[in-house]
Amino acid sequence: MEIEDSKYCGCLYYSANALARIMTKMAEEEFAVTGLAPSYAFLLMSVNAKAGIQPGELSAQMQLTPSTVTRLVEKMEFKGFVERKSAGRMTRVYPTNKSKALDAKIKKAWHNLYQRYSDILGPQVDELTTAVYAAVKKLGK
Amino acid sequence: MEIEDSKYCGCLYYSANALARIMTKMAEEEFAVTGLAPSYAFLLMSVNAKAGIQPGELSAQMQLTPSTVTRLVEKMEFKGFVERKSAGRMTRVYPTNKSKALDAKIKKAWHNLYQRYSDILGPQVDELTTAVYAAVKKLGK
DNA sequence: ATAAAATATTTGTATGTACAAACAAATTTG
DNA sequence: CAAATTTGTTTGTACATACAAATATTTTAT
Repeated sequence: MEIEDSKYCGCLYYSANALARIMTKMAEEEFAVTGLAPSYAFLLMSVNAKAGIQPGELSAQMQLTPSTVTRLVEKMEFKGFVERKSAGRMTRVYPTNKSKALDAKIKKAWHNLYQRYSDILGPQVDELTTAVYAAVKKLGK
Repeated sequence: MEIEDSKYCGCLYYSANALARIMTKMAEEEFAVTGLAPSYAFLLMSVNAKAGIQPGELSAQMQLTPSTVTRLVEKMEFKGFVERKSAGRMTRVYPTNKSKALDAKIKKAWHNLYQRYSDILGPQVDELTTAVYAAVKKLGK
């Protein structure tokens, strides 16, 4: 995939998706040492940080739809990283030892990811990240 | 999907993907009048602008992998928007009248999309888009 | 107290994208 | 010129994510 100036680079839909694809690929590479795809690693970080967290809060934290969270949790449960306990209409998600044991490695990989793209993007990286997230907040109403 | 401050908002992987999802949804809504999903609309714009364009160039313009382009073109051919002519190892993609007839409407929708997110994001929108695309270029080596 | 509305989650289904491998044609090299 | 490499495209397969609808529970209003 060669990077040359695209006729669509002035379109935020286009540019945002291009950036997301690149970042996803990079994240997949960095998280490979954990044996997990990035989304699953983020999910575990959230569950490890708050045992008994509910899908709805995971959905808000990860900004993914509830159905997507259900799918992610299902898979992690199947693989033995989390357990679900339902009570009434609520579900709570708990980490297993397997998940807790992986926590440090995940955070390390996350840090490495940051290092990697920061090295390439230079000091403006934080400004960029902030600007992108500010846009997310403005648009997401 | 409520937007509140996420614990992951300082991560570019996370923020870029969140923005991409929002923009994709918005684009889908704006391009709905054309009956096409955004990627297909962009593809047609490229084919309309350059009849006989090759998949490789589409791949570069849209910054999608060749295999993805093949899939998009296949579908547009099936729906009667483009025709493929192969010669040697090369393929050329031509617009049908159906595609040309849609061109203005697509461009209008594209413009509406820009209007919509610009209204929300304010004047910094162009700076943001430029910054995002600059990152794409730096990272995509 | 019952009916209606809101909330939390899951299921069925669809889609965009990618990777790895396959294939075919063109180019380079010995 | 034959063999090896490179180039352009397509296939097989997999996956993350989403929407709409279904389900189940809790809250509100009559």
